[in-house]
Amino acid sequence: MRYSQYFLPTLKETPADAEVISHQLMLRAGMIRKVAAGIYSYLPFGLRSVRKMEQIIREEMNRAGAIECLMPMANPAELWQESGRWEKYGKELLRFKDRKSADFCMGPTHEEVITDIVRNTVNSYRQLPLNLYQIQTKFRDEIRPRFGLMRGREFIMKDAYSFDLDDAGADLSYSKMYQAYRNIFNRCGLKYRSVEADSGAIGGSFSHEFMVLAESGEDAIVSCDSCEYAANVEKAELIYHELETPAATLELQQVDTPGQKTIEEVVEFLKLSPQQLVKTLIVQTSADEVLAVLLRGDRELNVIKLANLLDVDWVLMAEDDVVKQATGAPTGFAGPIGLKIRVIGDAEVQGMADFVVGGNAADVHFTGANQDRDFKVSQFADLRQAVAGDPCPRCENGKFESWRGIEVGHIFKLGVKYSEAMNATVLDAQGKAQPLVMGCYGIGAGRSVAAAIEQNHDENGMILPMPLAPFQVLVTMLNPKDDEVREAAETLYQQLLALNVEVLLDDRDERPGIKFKDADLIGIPLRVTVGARNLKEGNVELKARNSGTTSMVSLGDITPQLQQLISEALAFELGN
RNA sequence: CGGAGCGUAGCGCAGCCUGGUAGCGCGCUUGGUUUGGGACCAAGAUGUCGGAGGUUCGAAUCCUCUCGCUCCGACCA
Repeated sequence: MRYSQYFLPTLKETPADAEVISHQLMLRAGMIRKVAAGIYSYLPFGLRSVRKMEQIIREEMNRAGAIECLMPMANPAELWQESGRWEKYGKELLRFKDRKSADFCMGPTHEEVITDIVRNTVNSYRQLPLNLYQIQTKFRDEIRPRFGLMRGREFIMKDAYSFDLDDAGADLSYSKMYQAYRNIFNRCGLKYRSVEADSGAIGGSFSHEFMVLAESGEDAIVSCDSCEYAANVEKAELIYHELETPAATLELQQVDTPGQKTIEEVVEFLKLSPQQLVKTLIVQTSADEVLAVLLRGDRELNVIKLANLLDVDWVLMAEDDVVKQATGAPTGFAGPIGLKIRVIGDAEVQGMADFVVGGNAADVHFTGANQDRDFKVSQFADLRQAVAGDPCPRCENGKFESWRGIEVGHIFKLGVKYSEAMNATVLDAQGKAQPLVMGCYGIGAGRSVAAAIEQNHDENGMILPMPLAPFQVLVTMLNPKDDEVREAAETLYQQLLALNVEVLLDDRDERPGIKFKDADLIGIPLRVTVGARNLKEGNVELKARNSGTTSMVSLGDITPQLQQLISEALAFELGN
């Protein structure tokens, strides 16, 4: 491709509404342009990267035995009503009517459509296992789209669905996908972790997320420093010990704490540490219960653990008026003493004595509070968010390390949730109808590219890993008006094209500075500079974008050297 | 949906408080000089000041409504 003929509109300045680096660089490097909030056009340069991601996904999915298909974006309401998600999915589901006023939605995911296909075509266990996937544009009307391609409303995703006769088969399908995902992200050259995750609204029994490690990631994850355990903090288990409650040594004493609502304020006011406080959170559940949860002052509640414990769909922090009604005090002064509602404690609280709690009245706290003596807790459980330093639940000596991650892939074992709702069954060997056991597996293609940039950039621009780079080599023709320079660069360009090297020739009539700045910005892995100065010695300059190392290479050696570097950068080993 | 902020040329911004008919830098066009890290000189083009309504002799500026965008939170494969 000749730059002069290409469409690569770079920006010198960072657009004001881009916050994270990948969004800024993708705009500046002419990869994407915004059309509306969370909705982007892919310009040619960006599309090349996304297509590469898709191709890697496709190859590894195919290798794992999955079969590509393509489902429609427009989904009729009936399928969604049948699964129950027409109601459940809420406003995130973009709905519209056709000319006959029939209800439709834009597919945010395709369990319904694929299950409909399979139930109508697969009747026998002999046709299993089956894994169908597509790479397609999804639409989710996110409450708050942000960060460019990181959280868009419309985005390109690979979604795969596996169908098996039984649990064992489904587990095998799942593990094949797990391995395929490892292959995919290994091939992309990304630093990532696969972590145990909560299965959330999609449902199902277990799931893993694939997290690209980056400071800007929206998810917090923990991993053990000595074994393989890694999990989203939403999911991360903590070892649950029955702790012996120490004997009380202090009398319960009421203290005035005027205006001291937050833990920080109370700690400061009473000259204590947060570990000597027990905070009382008032929560509401989808089952319409209001209850109190006790946590050590410096801990965070994990609402997913609580929802799972209570077996409810969701748990929310109670509104101020609900808190007032439950405790008789404004928010900030809740405490367990004298509460009429159910009180549940985080496991850690069981091992505490002589602590500070809210007084259930404005501007009042209690010191020297003790469980059993002053109030009763109906149940203890693992309810808090894991943090760095917590002991690993799976091994003896491990401690958690914490990371930020960008969720680029998520795999779920769904079980029979959709097949039962939509009556998708096959006959087993005994001639008995069995609901299909399903799995579903997603990868965000655009988000993966954004995550790669998030992880690989410097102050001058992006540093794309070779497998995702739009072009492999940039040949910079320094002065197109110099016949020798032009001819040498043209010859090299033609040679590389003939060898199927993906090469961009910067033949623009621009000053060198502009060409170098653009080269750094767009981050093509290998840059060959053809200029009069080095050409006198029969040399060109080779610069690696990632390391910044430069070397002089003779015209005769440059092509094989480039080929060598490219094949090294694309080499991958299938995981074990 | 709660909180905050922003909409003025393709991009980045000033002007608004104190109303008087729109400006700066980059980019773009033309000519010339330059050419190994975002050149220089000269001459140009580009705006329904997000939209609607109101106040006023007069509105980018003041008021009301509305739309869009960004950030924080809640939410979320």
